[in-house]
Amino acid sequence: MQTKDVIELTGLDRETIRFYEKKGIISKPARTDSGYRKYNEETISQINFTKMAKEAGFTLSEIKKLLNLKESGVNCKTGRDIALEKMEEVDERMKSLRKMKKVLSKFVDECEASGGTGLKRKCHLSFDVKR
Amino acid sequence: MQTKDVIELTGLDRETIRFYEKKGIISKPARTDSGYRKYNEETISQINFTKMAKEAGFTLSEIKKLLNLKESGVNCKTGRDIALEKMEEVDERMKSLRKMKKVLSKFVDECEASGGTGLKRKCHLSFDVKR
DNA sequence: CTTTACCTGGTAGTGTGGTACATAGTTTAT
DNA sequence: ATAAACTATGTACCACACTACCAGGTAAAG
Repeated sequence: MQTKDVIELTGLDRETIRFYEKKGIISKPARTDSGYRKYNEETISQINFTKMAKEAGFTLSEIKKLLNLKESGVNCKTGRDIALEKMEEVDERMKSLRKMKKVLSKFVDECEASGGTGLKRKCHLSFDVKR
Repeated sequence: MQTKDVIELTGLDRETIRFYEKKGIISKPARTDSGYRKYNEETISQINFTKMAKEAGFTLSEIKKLLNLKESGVNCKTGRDIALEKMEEVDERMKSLRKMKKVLSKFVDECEASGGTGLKRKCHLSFDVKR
């Protein structure tokens, strides 16, 4: 599998794939005699994980650390603990999102209430964060 | 209310508060005769909203746009639509987080299964993203 | 009345996550 | 054989979100 196949399978562009290689997100691929990169399925799996974790709000260095649990000789307890820690972060982020949704939903409701059809009046609303 | 009170109430540092002012996240405060900034409760509310939205993964320019719905003469329909659009983004992000949690939880399970007590064996696990 | 805490504007630097060339070599299709 | 498509390395540049530092002015406490 060469670069163009990885581009096709992941939707990432050439430069980003190289950037991820430099950052250690994806493992260094084997090379052909002429120096072309030869990727395997593992790369695709690493990139897919990275995309998901990015969407979930994790940074590349956090992602690298998680991907490395699999490679480096980390013992199971450590690996498990890091994963559990990340799961707590996921929960925290979900809490923020639920709060955010509530505030937005309140805004929409008030908007509809104050505007009747919502077409004529201006908005005089606030995004208050309850404590 | 002066800068130090805002620092105390929000946990932001002086430079960040000034940065947010320059970016238009918080409205320009009134000034004393000597040029000191005089803040009010609105600033605190804007900063609290910003903190929440940042935790939820929104960028400062998105946050600015949302805060501006309240100020600028945007009509209700437009405001409501922008808020609804953001709510969809919130849902998307929650979906990613749930997926992420599932992958991590699978990792933890496999870790515990393969390691017995989880103390002796190494991890040979993967973060596969199911499609 | 001076020390300490606080404030001003301005500029420069940092880290993250890419993105865009420039220049050159390789493979494939016609 | 030659053009198109692909690949290589390296460097520079970008936006975002701060963060640090400077040289000084102001205000409150002892």
